[in-house]
Amino acid sequence: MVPREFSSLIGKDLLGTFLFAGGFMMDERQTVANALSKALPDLSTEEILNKIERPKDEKNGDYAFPTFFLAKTLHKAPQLIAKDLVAKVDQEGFEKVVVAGPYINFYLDKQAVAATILQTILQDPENYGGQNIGHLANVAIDLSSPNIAKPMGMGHLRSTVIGNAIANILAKVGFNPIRINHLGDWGTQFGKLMAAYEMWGDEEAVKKDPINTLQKYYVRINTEADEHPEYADAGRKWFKKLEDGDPEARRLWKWFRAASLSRFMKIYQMLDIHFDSYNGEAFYNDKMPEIDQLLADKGLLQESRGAKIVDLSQYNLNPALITKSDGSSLYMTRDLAAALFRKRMYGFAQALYVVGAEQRNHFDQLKAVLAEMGFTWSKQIHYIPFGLMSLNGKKMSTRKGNIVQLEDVLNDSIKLARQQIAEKNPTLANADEVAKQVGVGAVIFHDLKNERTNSIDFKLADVVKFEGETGPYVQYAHARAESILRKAGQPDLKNVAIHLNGDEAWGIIKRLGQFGEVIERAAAEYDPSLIGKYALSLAKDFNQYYAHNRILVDDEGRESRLALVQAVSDVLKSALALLGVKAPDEM
RNA sequence: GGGGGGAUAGCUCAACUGGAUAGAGCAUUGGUCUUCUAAACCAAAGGUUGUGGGUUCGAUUCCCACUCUCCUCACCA
Repeated sequence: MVPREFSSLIGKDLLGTFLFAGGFMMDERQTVANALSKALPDLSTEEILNKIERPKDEKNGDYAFPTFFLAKTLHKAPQLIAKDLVAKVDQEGFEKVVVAGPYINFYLDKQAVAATILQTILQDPENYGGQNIGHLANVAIDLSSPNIAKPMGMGHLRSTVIGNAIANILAKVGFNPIRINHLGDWGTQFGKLMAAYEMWGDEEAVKKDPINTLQKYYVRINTEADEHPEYADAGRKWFKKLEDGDPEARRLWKWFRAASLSRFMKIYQMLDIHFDSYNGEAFYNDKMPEIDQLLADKGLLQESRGAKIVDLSQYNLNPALITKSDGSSLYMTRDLAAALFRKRMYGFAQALYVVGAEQRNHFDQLKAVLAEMGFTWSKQIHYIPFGLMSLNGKKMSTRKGNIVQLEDVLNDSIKLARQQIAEKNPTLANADEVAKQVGVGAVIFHDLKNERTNSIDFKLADVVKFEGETGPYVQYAHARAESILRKAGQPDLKNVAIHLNGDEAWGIIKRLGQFGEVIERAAAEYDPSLIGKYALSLAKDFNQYYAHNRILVDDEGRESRLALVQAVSDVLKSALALLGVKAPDEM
């Protein structure tokens, strides 16, 4: 069966591949459905499955079946239906099945479920929660995409870490992600920068500190352009020269690009994020004439106010501007060329664009134009917007200098992590490396824990917080687990018989069992925050268990508890890895 | 004005896609380290889910209207 929500969220092309392929809790849900279907012969298993829910409150069991919807057809009160029904339900394999008002509550066999889940994790921790529904199909992901000659701000962090996490998640369910850094190394803004350099440029200063110096020029020409309209013209002229292959323009372009990129690489190194392609906008410069030709052949191009446009009124969209009145290209033109190139190059099953929500209109247009061109694969393109990052309630803007540099935030966070280690764990061996993992992890996690489309007002104190619902909280739970395993001598737990008594561990067991479902949903909805929330919940479950149970005591439950600890450690590490966050063994 | 998001505890956010008493973190108040890392745990307090209608056995969730707010509406990306 394909859950309803998935069908609306993924392209129809993939619908067939997104099937539930297992995971223990899904099997348990199926078991519940089977038990019910004997008592409800008139309903299909699928109908029953859709009604089964997980109670919020643990005291109501592990699964529940509400009977309200049967009241009409059976002409009976729900409470009565539940009472009659439970007598007919096959209770084999459950701890108990009981009536609670209009609900039938199912309690799983804790011993058996715990043994299955823990053993599965310990046998193959790397692959736990993963599956192969992607069949290694390529997924092109457009992410990060900073602009050359501008510092990378917190806004770009979002695209970078969200895109990277989605890539990781898709890989986990069997797709082959291709990370493409579509550098902003082209366009009129670039012409403006060259015009500014021509007027005020100091070669030595640029060489010394390329990004900040170039940014100064860029800000200056933009602020002064109001009084000097000729600056904007100069910028357009320089861009035209660049597009026409003027040697000086090319020289400047190469120089600015290389200098900026080397600076960006420093940040990507800190984040430990790697790309399969750095083909930016410039790369598509020689691929645009084909787009122009294809559009002309289809009779889609129209003249309007001296520019060439594609009319999209039948899509209820504004016209897409393809060529400016001075003959130079636009963002749209390049994105069309890029889409076609990526389809040919990678034969993608999906192409994702992790770009801010303010560009929704652009991507609607892009898909519409591709559809008009007759490319049926335009349906495989998924725009993945994320909420705006503002500063003091206002939109961040390089031109207005209203920006927070990512590098500064990362460094602040690492510094703070280093201080905390000095206080709390002064004998830690590789303190600098761990500080980096914790500091960077906090920043990444902060950006990923909430729903993608929420807008965020930047507050440093929130980003570098290490307590409560944060990356370091999850890392800490993992480090505690590892610490116990270290003290126990890293025992081999692959084949231990599991005997966990008491209900203390049951919450953890259930959570561990849900990992696969959560990954699957995160993949279908392109939503890393589901993984973040899951990691927090599991870390919290474990911290509670840790506070109330001694693990390293010599009794018959010791090995089982250690197996539990090992499984928690493995899954926490795995969940963090999906988000691009490191899990140090000590901190 | 057109199009698209959003509004839930003082703050930042959840809520299994229509179910049982709307939950966490931060902040506040109090408690827990001679025992596996206190970046932790336990407890108290905190709510007319923006407003008004509607559908339903049942609505934070779906529909309509309104208020407020953010983004966006051709030669930027």
